Amino acid sequence: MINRNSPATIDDVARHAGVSISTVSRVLNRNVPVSEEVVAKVEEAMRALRYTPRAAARNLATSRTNTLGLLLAEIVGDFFSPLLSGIESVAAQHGYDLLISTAGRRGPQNQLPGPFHKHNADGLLIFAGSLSDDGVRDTHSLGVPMVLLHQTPPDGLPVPCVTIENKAATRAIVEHLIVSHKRRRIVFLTGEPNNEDGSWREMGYREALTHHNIPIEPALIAPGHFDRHIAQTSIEQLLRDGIEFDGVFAGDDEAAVGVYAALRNAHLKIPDDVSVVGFDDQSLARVLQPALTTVHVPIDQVGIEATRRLMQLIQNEPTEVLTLLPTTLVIRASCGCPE
Amino acid sequence: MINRNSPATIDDVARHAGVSISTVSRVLNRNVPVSEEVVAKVEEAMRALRYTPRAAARNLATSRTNTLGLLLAEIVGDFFSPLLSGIESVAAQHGYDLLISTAGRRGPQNQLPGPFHKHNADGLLIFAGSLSDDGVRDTHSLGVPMVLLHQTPPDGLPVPCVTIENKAATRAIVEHLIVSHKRRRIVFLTGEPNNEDGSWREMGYREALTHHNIPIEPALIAPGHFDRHIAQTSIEQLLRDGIEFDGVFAGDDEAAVGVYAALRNAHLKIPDDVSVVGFDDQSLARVLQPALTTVHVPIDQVGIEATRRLMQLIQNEPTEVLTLLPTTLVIRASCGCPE
DNA sequence: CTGTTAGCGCCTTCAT
DNA sequence: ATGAAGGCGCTAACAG
Repeated sequence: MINRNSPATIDDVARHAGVSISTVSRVLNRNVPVSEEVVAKVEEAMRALRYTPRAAARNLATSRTNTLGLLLAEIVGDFFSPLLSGIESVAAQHGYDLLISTAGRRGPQNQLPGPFHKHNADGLLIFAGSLSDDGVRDTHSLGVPMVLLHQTPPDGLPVPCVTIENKAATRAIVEHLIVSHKRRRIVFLTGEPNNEDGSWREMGYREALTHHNIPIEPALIAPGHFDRHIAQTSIEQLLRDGIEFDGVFAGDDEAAVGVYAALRNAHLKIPDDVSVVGFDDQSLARVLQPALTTVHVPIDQVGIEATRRLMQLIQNEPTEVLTLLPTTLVIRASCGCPE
Repeated sequence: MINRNSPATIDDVARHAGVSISTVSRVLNRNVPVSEEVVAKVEEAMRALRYTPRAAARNLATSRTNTLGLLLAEIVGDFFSPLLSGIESVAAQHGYDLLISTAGRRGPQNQLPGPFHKHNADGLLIFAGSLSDDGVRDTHSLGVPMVLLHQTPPDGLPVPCVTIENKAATRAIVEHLIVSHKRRRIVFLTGEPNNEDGSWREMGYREALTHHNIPIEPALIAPGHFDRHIAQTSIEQLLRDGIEFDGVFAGDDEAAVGVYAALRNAHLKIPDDVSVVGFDDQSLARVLQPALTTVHVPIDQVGIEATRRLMQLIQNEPTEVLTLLPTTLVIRASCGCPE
């Protein structure tokens, strides 16, 4: 027998088992009846030759890749692990692999990155901030199944979107500050300019204030960008400017860390002098002292739901256009409630 | 012109541009000189037809996939983002895609998961706890380029390994407790039984004590498993058992969170009553009160170095067998030093 | 510099 | 239930 150094192919297996390659293909795919006896022979041959089918060949023949693409702005933050974990679990469950790529710090791109250019993935998961509206339109017009995460599709493009309930939760947590803790001058730290989550949260904030006849004061709205340093700087600036406030909606938990630092440096007590609340319920929310009152976000569910939608799309099943995952208030101590 | 609904192929482009498919292939790959004029024509045709090469076809033809596989035990924890971020940046830089898969909670597997079964990836990044020694041996014997992260290869298999300096750093931080803060009864919280990082840290702990003539007391060694709840339970148990201690090496920062909680519940002051130190320097180390003294681990560098090694392997260049990344002591307040 | 022609390894009708 | 043969789209010699 000739010892080819390259890995075994379906031909080698067929020869070794004394059958045709079609038969081998059939036991590989189990989609057509094959006699017990032959199956055994073929499997034995596969084992002996350490055979393993070449993905590229099947992909070419079937024009499916069994691969999902995940496109992100960048790989950072506490939310990333649970999100990816959720995505991976559903993908694996359906027999799909996961390809990952980032748009990088250049911001949303108009084009898909090379890896995902059609045919490398059967479907795409697009996270907010990675692909511009033009990019989404373009990709969609190519007929690539895709779902958007934390990002609304442009115009009325029927691209499924999975995101979380931001507005109502923000309104609820801000109203908690107003009603339960008698706060009236509440700072709102924004997300980055084009961040949809941030925009919705700001609407919730405004609604809460308006509903309680508290005027919206522009001076109390400052940048937080979901970043602890930016948040800290903003609070320090407010303090320096002598702007009074008795509550802070930090935008997210990360930013709350910066708020804590700024307040501590100014010898202001949380929650006695200032109530502070976050958003996300990251693992550090429980670690902060006092424990942070925040909004719980089921980020792993976002990944799970988005991937399910994508699978439905790939299988040409109907699916929801908008999936809004519920968020819940988590009362801890930083608002003023007893722990 | 016939309107085929399927995406354009290289043939379509060739016909549209009035050249042969080889020419199209050449402008695609830019490896052979092609006249300016023809390049322009071809590119114009590609644009007009919205052509995008099918990855499967090139893979099959070149028997390379330009894909790297990353195998993890599971997707959790603070260290995951920076690790993946490092990997992705280097991979992208070399034009490689990243395929991700997990072994799941079933622990180290003896087989590669389907996705990575040879030919789906040109190289593999194997993270500790995802593939057993047998699995590593088997995969290596198949000739698949691979590098291990935080895991030593079995026997003397020449599989490159990238990990961090655990022992010396642990010894240094424990000695800091002994020398600078006069601690003598220092608790050591272990990692999971087969965790190599944990084992090295324990050796460092033992060296530190031995070097200062402090007897190793088994009662002071308890499970921490890099988990805040397990760590908390262990400390509570020690307290309940009336075992005295004046210092705690938590194993990692996550576990330190549990230690803080247990101590706080017992009304013990950090660092006055007990010095506490962690390992990893995760973002929450700075958030804890008092700020956690710990060991900084360049986890993104682990990803970067490992991927570089893998690229070298793939290109048949020589590479280091063992890469030990340096860790550094980060003194904050939980050991007793002024902040 | 450009065209022609074999494959790459597998799936999938179509026969049998 | 099994075999034979064409084709998936692209690259890589090989000619010219």
